Amino acid sequence: MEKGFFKRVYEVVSKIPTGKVITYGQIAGILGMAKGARIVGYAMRIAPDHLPNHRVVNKQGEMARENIFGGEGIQRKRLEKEGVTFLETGCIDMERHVWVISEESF
DNA sequence: CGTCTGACGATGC
DNA sequence: GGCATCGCCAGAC
Repeated sequence: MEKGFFKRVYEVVSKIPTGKVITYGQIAGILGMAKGARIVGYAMRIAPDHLPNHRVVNKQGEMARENIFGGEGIQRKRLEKEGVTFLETGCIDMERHVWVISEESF
């Protein structure tokens, strides 16, 4: 699957530690495309199943359409299982769980 | 090579 | 806080 960009996106996603989340914009920034959040989103849309794509959320800490993962609340359920906490608003507690990349060796 | 498309983001109302 | 618009750029066709 030599999708160039997409492949790199998948690389980053696969490195997300359990209990952490990352935003599309962050991934884009890591890959050198600060404005490429949409590309990342598109990449996730066709992402292979084996990726922990449920750890990729938008900047508001909200998850993508819940039915994308095969059912309503599936993504949230999986995240909670990994120790991710949610706010009263139903959004992920980004301040606590946003993944800060230690090294940009991509 | 032209167009359309988006799991986004920032801005403005 | 919710909704509309614009910008953004790699793929698919």
